[in-house]
Parts: sequence; structure tokens; C-alpha cells
Amino acid sequence: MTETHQQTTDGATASPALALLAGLNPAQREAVEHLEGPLLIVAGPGSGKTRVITHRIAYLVRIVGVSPHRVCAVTFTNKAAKEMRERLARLLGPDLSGRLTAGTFHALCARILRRDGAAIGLSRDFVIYDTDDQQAVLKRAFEAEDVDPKRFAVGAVRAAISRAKAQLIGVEAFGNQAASPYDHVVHRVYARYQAMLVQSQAVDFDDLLYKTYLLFHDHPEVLARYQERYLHLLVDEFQDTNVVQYALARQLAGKYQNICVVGDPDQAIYSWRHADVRNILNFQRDFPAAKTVRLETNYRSTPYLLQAAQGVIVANRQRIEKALVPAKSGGVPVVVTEAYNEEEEAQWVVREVDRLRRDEGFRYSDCAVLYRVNAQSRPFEEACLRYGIPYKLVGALRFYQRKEVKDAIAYLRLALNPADEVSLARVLSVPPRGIGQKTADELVRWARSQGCSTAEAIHRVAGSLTPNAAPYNGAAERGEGKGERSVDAAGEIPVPRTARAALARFSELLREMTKAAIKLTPLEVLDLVLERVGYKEFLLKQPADGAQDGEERWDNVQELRALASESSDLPPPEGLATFLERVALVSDQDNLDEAKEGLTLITLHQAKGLEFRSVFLVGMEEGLLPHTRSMDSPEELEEERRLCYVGMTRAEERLYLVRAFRRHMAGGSSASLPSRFLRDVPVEAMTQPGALARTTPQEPRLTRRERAALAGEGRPAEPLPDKPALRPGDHVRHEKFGEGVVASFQPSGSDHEVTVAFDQNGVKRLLYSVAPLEKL
DNA sequence: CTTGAAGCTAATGCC
DNA sequence: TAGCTTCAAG
Repeated sequence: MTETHQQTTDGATASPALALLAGLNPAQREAVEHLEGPLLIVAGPGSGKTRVITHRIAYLVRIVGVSPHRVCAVTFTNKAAKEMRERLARLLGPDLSGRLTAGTFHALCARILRRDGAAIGLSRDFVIYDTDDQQAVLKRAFEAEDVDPKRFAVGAVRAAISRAKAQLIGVEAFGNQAASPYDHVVHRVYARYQAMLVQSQAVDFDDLLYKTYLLFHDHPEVLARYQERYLHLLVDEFQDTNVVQYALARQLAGKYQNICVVGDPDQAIYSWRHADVRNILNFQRDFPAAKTVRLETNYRSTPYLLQAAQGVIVANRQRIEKALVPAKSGGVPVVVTEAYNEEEEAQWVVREVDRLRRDEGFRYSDCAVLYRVNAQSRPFEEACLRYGIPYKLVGALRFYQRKEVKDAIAYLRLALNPADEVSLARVLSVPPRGIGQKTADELVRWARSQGCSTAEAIHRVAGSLTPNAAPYNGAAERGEGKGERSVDAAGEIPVPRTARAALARFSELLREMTKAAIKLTPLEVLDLVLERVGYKEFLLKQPADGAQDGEERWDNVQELRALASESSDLPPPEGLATFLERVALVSDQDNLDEAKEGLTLITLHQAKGLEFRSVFLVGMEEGLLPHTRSMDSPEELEEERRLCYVGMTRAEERLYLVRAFRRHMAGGSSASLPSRFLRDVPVEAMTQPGALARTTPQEPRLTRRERAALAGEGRPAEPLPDKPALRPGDHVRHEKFGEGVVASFQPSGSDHEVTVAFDQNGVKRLLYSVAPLEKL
């Protein structure tokens, strides 16, 4: 099959091949046509990378005649994969493209482990633990190893373990090379942590990759099957792969060497996820036959924008020189401007977006606001609501991170895999059912001593109670006054009397769920659980803290139900497993709805790979970009610079670099300095400083009521007056009543009712928003 | 012993 | 701002 493509110059096959290559520049053409052996594509931003990859795949399938089944394209996000599939569907038709493998390393590995993980002792129903779950397991591991979480930060240890796995360092190897006392502690925790994962039949994100690597390493026959299956391997965003991902790619391509990697060292922004740019250098070492193609023409951005971006990136020392040759001409310079604070910044941007739409033929969806941290999105949301501009917020409060969503998912996981300790611990007391921390601790301890799961321990406790207890309605609880601990064959069960009935009920719930998991659809299981535990009632009586009230939380659960129903067409056990896997591997940016009309609000990291006619890069301040936490290491600073470069190069026609003079940090607001990256934008590439620098006067802040009204939800506005909240005891002055002392300050509808004892005029109740009160 | 509320502290990025 | 720990009440 590898030779057929040589015939494309023949008359019969030439025309489709030529049609496929038409419109590509020589470098792109070469990247598409060079099908034999390893290929490294070093590509700048906007160089038509995705086009090259999709055309290459189309070439393989249509011209060479490779079965799409045998092509595996690994991209960085599910979204990129989806985009690739859509492009391929257009090039190849849905039938052929539907059979291609295109996804993230994580998704690919999950599938492989689901299928062949048994070879390394993995249960088919393994759960995937996310970062929060890892943290929960680690806390327990700390406890079991008697490590003080105050002396050793759980997060830091998690990062160390994660890094180890990303670099193919297993527990044993870690122990062997542990140098410091700290390393030895981490080693102990690492070992315990892995044991706990095994117990829970769980793998974390890093394990997905690492265990697949081990599977291939220890079972050449399994690897051989996948080598035959994936004859052609493509890796996009190669600069962001880590050691284990690259190792996997090498394993898969080990036999046929048909590997094509595409990357841009200047866009490496994931070193904190252990990405290693050196993979690009190692590639040439590991595949000496590799051909290198450079794509340096930029089709995306106008010369002004490229000049500006280039000015920023060339200041990096650790860098492979690469040109950016603009294909476009004309355009307008970069606009650099300053606002007073983050609200004005948002307001200025949103007005400018509106102006672009009215005067210059842009649509809202042509524009994007890019920022360093998610917390920056809020003022922009508010400004959009105020000006009635539709917006698309990409993953600020990630849907799957919401408490209520995680709770519901934990129940589902537990239904499929009762050994899942993290999920069990999560739902044991949600909603509260009379089982508290003490009982939970005792159960876990006892389960460990018995060598069984906590769920099993609960069943045993419940079982030891049921003989003298009728179906859990009172009789049992009253009858067991004398002994304070129940006893079974294995010895003492240390369960406080108060929790026994609750445990029996919970045991019964677990059994029902397990039964449901094997014969019902994900949606049915979910509904059963929600109904059974009274989850809706639980949410609705939750206090509306901060921005979320019970209704909204329940809405989120409804959204999860909708997602569950999408996985409900598969036969029962697989349906639930598939759903849970999707939930674990999907990220919020994957459902960025391109069809929807609206301004995009997105982090710089998430913006990678996207493009917009107009980009507003906001928060161009020291401490944000570059971020404070990156400022003490030169390497991390260079990464911040690349991040800035990535942001700037998302723009096709307009680029705005915006900063706020003051910004709220921790409670208070403080002055900020302009980002050092601004200094590196060549003056010729920007509008004259000062021309647009003065911002519009600020309008009054939106009250909650206005916000709610603008959001069109009609839900009661939450109490957050623009004046500072009052507390009992505060001294105030009223225009008419004079001075007095605040007696109480309470929410009342959308407002606050404040009761004041005036020195001269007695006690008055006032509506806070309209009362001419001044705090003294 | 469990629960709910109040107070405190620390704050990127994401599969 | 939220997540956590501490504290007081049932």
C-alpha cells in the first residue's frame, strides 16, 4: 500500500490527486505528499496546519487507498478532533471519515485499556479519576502513611506523582532515584496512592497514558495488534506532548514508521502539564530518516499583527529561529489601550465590539476576548449583559466541576463500580442522611482491616443488623439498646448506634443502584438515584449562596440528564460506562458552539488553535500576563511570552492589547504595571500611543436586580447592593433622620431592609437601595 | 455524633 | 471568591 501513491502522476489517478493538492503552496504540498516514513512539520501559526493534516489524510485514503480504519490522528483536544472530523467529512464523505480514529491521547488510551487492559490486571469497569478525585485519594494516602498535609502540600505531591508518571517513572523507579527526604515521603505516598487506585479500580489521567505504555511495553503481542491497526499515525500540536505521549507514539509507529508530527515550538504552552518541547529535537534523533518540512507562510494575520507578535516572541532566548511570512497585505495597526479598572476595560472592549459590528461589518462571533485566568471573564459577562451583546463563555465554571453535577456523577460511578472509594465518600452524606464523618472514618478503617471495600463493609454492617431488624422502619433501632456495637463473625464492627439505621438504608440503596446499573440506561439509573435520595428537594432547600441558587443547581442536573440521555442508546452496562467515560474525558471547551452568534470569552490556553477576525487580549499587566506565579523562573517567563504570542496570533484582522490601571486582587484593588510584553511590540505596528488611550467615563455598576433582568431570567435578584453592606452596630447618617446605629440588615426580596436606631428620631425601617444613608 | 453556620485563608492554565 | 476548618447547637 505504501507504493500506490507513486502512481498519482499517471493519467487515471492524477486528476483527483491534483485536485486535492490544488491551492497548496510548495511546502504544504510536500507535507501532504511525503507519505513514506517519518515526517516532522514545523509550522508557524496560521500556516494552514490543519488543512495540511486533513489533506494528508484525504490523500492517504482517497489516492493511496489506505482504509480510514487504519489511520489514527491524535490531536490535543476533543474539539480539535471534532473539527478535523468535520473537515474530513467534507473531503471524504461521512462514510469514510466516520471510520477514522481522531481524538486525544487520553481518549485513545481509555479505549485501548477498556479493551485490552485485562492483560495488565485492569478491570473493564475502571473509573477515571480527575484531579479532584486524585486529591481526595491522596488525602487518604497521607493519612494512611501518617504524613502531615500541613508539612507536605497535597497539591505539590500530586504534581510530583503526575510528573513522575508523565516521565515514565513508576513507583519503584521513583524510590530508586529518590534523593531528598522529601522524595522519600513522596515515594511512600506514591506507592500507597497507587495501591488505593487499584482498590478502587480506578486510574487517573496520567495512568491512562502510563498504563497504556506499560501494556504495550509488557505485552508486545498487544502492541503488535495496534501497530497493524494504525498504519498511519499523525500527531498534532506535537510541541505540547509529554514524554509518555511521545513514547506511545513511538511504540505505535515503531514498526512501519509512518508517523507525521506537527508542531510549533513557539506555541508550547503546556509545560506545566509536563509537555516537553525537546520531543521535537528527539524526534529527529529517534527517527533519523525523518524529513522536516517548514511551513512559514502565514495565511491568517495581516502584516501589522505578525510584526507585533514577532516582536514579542523574538525576545525569547530558548528558541529555534523561525520566519513568519505574511500572505496577506494591508490591515490596521495593533491598538494598545488602557482602562481605569477591569469594569471599564470590559466596557471599553464590549463597546468596541459593538462598534466593529455596526460600522465595520464584523459579527459578534468574529470577535473574541482572550484572557489569562478564568476569573477575568466576569466583568465581560456583565458588560455583555448590560449592552445586550450575546456572548459565548468557554468553560469558566466548568460544568463537570459543579458540586451538584459531581454528586450525581459520583452516584452513577458507584452504581457501576461499588469499589470506587472516592465516589462513595462523596455521596455518603449527600444529601445528609445521618452518617457523619466519624462513622465514615470508622467504616473505612474497619473495611481496611477486613480487606474489603467500604461499600462491602456497609453491607456487612447492615447484614449483621437485619436478622433482628425488620425492614428498617423503627423496630430495629429501638430493639438494639444494650450493646453499643454490633458484632459479626469477623469481629467488632465499630458503628455508632445513631448511624445504624441510616447505614442499613444506604446499603439497600447501593444494592438497588447496582441492580439498576446492569439493566437500565444511564438516564434511568440517574433518575432512579435522584428520586431515591430526594436530590431535587435537597438542592432546592440549599441556601442561595453567591451566584447559585437551588433552582439553578437543579437546572444543571437537568442538563446532565440531557447528556445522559444521549448515551442511552447503548445496551445497559456499556451505556453507563460510555457515559461516564465521556464525562471524564470531555472538557468544556469541546462544546464551544461555533454556530451560535456571540462574542467569545476564552482563556489563552483554550484559544490555541482557534482564530478570530478580531481579538481583544485583555489584562496586559504584570502579574496577570506574565502571571505572578511564573515570574520567578526564566523558563516559565518564556512560556508566558509564548502564551502572549499564541493570543496575538489568533487575530486575523484586528488586535487590541488592553490593560486596566487598577484591578481587584484579594479583596482590595491595587494599581498595576503594564505588561513587559507591551514593550516588545514594535512602535510601527501599533496606533500612536495616546490616540485611543483615553477611555470613556464609567457608568454606574450594575445591580444584581438589573443583572438578573438583563439575563432575562426573571429570577429574584440577589442581595448585593452597590453600597457596602451594613452590619449591626455600624454608625450611619441619614439625610433626614440624622445619625444613628444600625440594628439589623437583612435581605428582603431583591433588596435589603435596614433597621436603624436614630439618635433623634427613633427606630426606622428603611429600604436600603433607596435610603439616603451614608456609612460613617 | 451530625449538621449548619461563621470565620479564615489563599487564589493559573486543562485532559 | 470559594473552599475549608472551626464552632456551636440539636
